[in-house]
Amino acid sequence: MTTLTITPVDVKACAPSGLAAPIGRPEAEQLAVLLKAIADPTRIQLISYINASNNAEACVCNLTEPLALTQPTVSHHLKVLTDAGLIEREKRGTWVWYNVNQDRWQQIAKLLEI
Amino acid sequence: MTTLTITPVDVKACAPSGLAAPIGRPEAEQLAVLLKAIADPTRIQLISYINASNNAEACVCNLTEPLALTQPTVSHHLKVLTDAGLIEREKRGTWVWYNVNQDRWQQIAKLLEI
DNA sequence: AACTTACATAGACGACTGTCTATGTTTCCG
DNA sequence: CGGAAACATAGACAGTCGTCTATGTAAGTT
Repeated sequence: MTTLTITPVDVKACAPSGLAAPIGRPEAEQLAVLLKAIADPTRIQLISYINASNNAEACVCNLTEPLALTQPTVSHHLKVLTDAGLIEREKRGTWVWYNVNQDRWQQIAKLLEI
Repeated sequence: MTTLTITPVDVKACAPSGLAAPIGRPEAEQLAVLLKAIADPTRIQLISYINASNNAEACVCNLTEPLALTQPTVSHHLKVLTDAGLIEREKRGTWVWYNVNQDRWQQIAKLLEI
């Protein structure tokens, strides 16, 4: 296995003028990777649940039950979000806590303003 | 064929408190439909090219060449964006002109701010 | 009316994605 | 040390998606 991971996309670099100026293919692909990570109902719910938790952080075991999904499925989605830099992972003992990377969301929101 | 089309998703209705409060499954699915429409490199480029055109509008024949895609493929993507309410279609003679629905993008950008 | 141009629709096909079960890894505790 | 708890990884499978070719439709032109 090759652990190809992954300098998360630099949001600003891939569309310095937002969506108002022509965007090249590589930049568009990077942006799409980021937006694809958000564009899933389960992951949208995950984000909202993490944000709504105490201290705006949650561990996997707190997320499986409200979403009615298996633990591996939740772990998979959290990995997608982590690889995209949209959430952050912190291991404390046996638990792993996830919290939302607010800056990243601000950058993306800014970009979509056109 | 059933022309099931499509009251575009009401952005504000599906996440009135943004991503800071728990989002239910149906709302998350509606949001995902919207974001999936954006989360494709070709469609991101299309949006940027339309915005960068004269009067911020473009017809299909102006978009196939810079994207190096066939006309049906471009038409397909424009349909996806139109169904999501992200661009608007106006037929003038033989040409069809597309322009970006700025309000929609503002709403979505606002929503992602968390 | 016939032809051309601009666009849409239909159908096919390979690639990707979301979910599951099964299993591995790490950490804590008795 | 041995067991349990929390999480990750691997592999499988059905469904979705992006692209193409082929064809249909509508509007303008001669």
